[in-house]
Amino acid sequence: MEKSVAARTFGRSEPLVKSGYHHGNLRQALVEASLLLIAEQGPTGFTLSEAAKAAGVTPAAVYRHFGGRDDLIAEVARQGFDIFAALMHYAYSDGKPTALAAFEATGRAYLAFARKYPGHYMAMFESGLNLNAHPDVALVASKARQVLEQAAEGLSQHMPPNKRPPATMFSAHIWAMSHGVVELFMRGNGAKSPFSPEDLLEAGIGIYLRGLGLLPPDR
Amino acid sequence: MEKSVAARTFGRSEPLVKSGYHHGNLRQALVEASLLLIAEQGPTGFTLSEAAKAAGVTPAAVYRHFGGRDDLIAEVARQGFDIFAALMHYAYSDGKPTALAAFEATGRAYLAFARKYPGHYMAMFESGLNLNAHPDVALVASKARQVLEQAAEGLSQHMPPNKRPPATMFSAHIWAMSHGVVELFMRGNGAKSPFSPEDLLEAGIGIYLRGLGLLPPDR
DNA sequence: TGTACATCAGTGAACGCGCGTTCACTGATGTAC
DNA sequence: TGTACATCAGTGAACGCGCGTTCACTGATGTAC
Repeated sequence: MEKSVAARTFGRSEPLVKSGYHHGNLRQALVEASLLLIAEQGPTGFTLSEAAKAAGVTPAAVYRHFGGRDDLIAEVARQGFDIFAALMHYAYSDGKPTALAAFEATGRAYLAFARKYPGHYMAMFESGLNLNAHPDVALVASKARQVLEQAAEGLSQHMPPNKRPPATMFSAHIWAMSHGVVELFMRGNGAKSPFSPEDLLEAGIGIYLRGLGLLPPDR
Repeated sequence: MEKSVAARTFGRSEPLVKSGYHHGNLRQALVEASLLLIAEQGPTGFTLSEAAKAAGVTPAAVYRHFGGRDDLIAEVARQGFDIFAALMHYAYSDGKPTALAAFEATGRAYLAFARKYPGHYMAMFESGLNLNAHPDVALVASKARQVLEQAAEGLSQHMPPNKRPPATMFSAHIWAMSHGVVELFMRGNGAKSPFSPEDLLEAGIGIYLRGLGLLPPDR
């Protein structure tokens, strides 16, 4: 049941294609092959067979590690939410001159994540994955969401209590704007903008925070 | 080449399924069948064959009217952008007590469109349609975008010229937030929010506009 | 240390399926005479 | 008004394809003795 350390180490260093009859780390290799395929062709174009082929393995072998195609995508998304949550957490707690700066860093981190982990991002948000059918993914996803809401909560302390909107609400606003910027202006569809997604989002968040009274009305 | 008025009228009143050997209005019937299928199963699940079947016709008949599956989706999207632009235009010019109110109405209209025309919306924004491959769709899409930018331009007049952000920019902000709200909080994925998408977006736009100095800092 | 054995991650062949697309055709419709 | 004909929107059979999934199997690996 327990693999030897050597076996695991060997598996780690053999990222995508197997060497002998046994692969050593096929499960993760399949996840990584899927990532590349999804990033290239979108979650629609992704197929179990291609992922298996890219990992140097027969399609049937996939079923030793996953329940099927859906399960494989779900695992990609799960790992994505995990990375996402960690990245957000890091961006928030590390950019800590002020709660405000930390919050802005969180917004930038969102875009950075979408750029750096396109396969994960697509599996998470564009694959039509039903979170209810994959409770383990839903769990990690809500953990990620909590990081965002915690950041919003921290920021909320700096507002006069009587006109504080709920933290969940403006966390949702920032999330929505970030996601919208990614979908509309960072994808390869024809919709062009004269601004980079990063500049666009930063300006947008700035204006929004000013609206909350957290930034001075003039610069 | 020119159909009789009677034939066209008959075709109009016979929306989805043909009566005789000739359909009369198969082209539009296919578009409408596709709309239902896309709304139900997402753009991924949509197939040319099912659309043909729903219209009461052999798959091969589709090729009398469209170049293929892609062309059919593109036409759905094109009609969507057309409706979208009209709706936005109407919302803007009709909600005209003030430029501000008109702009807010535009935001609400965005959500209303996504709710009322889910098949169109999905074909437009979630089908992975490449606008560059369909110049006619790109044209209507940019027309729709211009409506949004025109609304932003009108609003821009009410700001002191020295600290006016470009209209294209805050049009993009509102569009992004609207789109993000639709994708994250109006779809059947597990992500729940304690607020309705409509309330969420209205509050978000309000805060944003306050940040622009277009609303008083306090309510 | 060497041998027998259990484990189980892989193979490879096969399946049924529905897809998009093509092709020669057919039959309803409108028009010319 | 009636008939011959051109048009062209539909049929239906067929295709090749790649998909996800299953199954009995095989062979590499680690372990017990």
